[in-house]
Amino acid sequence: MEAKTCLCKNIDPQEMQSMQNEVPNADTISRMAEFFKVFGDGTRLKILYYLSRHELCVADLSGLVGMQQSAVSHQLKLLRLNHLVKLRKEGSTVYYALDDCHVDSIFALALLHIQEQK
Amino acid sequence: MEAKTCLCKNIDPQEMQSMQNEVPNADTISRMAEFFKVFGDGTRLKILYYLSRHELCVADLSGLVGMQQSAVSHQLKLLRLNHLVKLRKEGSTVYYALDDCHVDSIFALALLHIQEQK
DNA sequence: CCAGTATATGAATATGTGTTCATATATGTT
DNA sequence: AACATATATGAACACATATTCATATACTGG
Repeated sequence: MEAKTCLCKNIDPQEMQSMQNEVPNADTISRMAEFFKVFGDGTRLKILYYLSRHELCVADLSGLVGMQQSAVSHQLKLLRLNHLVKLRKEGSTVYYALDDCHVDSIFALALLHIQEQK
Repeated sequence: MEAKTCLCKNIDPQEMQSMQNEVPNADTISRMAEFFKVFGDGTRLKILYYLSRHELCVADLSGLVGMQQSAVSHQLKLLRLNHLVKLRKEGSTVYYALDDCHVDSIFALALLHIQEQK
């Protein structure tokens, strides 16, 4: 992962081609960006944190994150569309739970980064 | 804002309290969200990918990601403010390189997630 | 000095996003 | 049946953000 010297403007066309060949394709890049965007919001981070501790219904999540039920519902839908949470209905109550086992490691990496600054 | 009606039917109140005590504080949550936001854009992802391969000047990055020099400059500033890239000046040329050793593992986690979805 | 090159920056704009409000749907209770 | 509860949803708004354009700054070579 050691960076070579920049060949600025005189870059070897083969090297340029090699990098461009190996860059993730547009669809992959787009899906990766979407994935990270999901984590780029405090409300969703809190929801994911609480769900990493416990399966929870919408009302309780609303109370825990301090946001209106509607806001939480909207965010839960987004999380569900991105395959990060799943739901289970029990009567009129809907319980949400994590649907991705990597959430903890992703949180850990982010914490590592922000702790290394300053 | 308290949950009015659903008083944690399945969760004992101690666990509820424990979760609220252990949730990352507002500043940490905010910084984590900022961190993920940086990765939530295709142009920045491509820049980070190329920099993980080579130290590169702005002009070459601009060519590689297919974006105007100005756009790349703006994004590089954002990446620098978030301690993800560092710069080295040589005459009028500015070379950028990664400044965070976790970028590869973060990319790997994201790829893992999107590959697990069908 | 001047002209050319490399990068940075501010303003403008267009697009995206998070929240709230009001309301709809679905289930439960009497 | 009516009414309450739990959640979902659409519209509207305010705010953030990515890009482009025009221009500024900084360095290089003649």
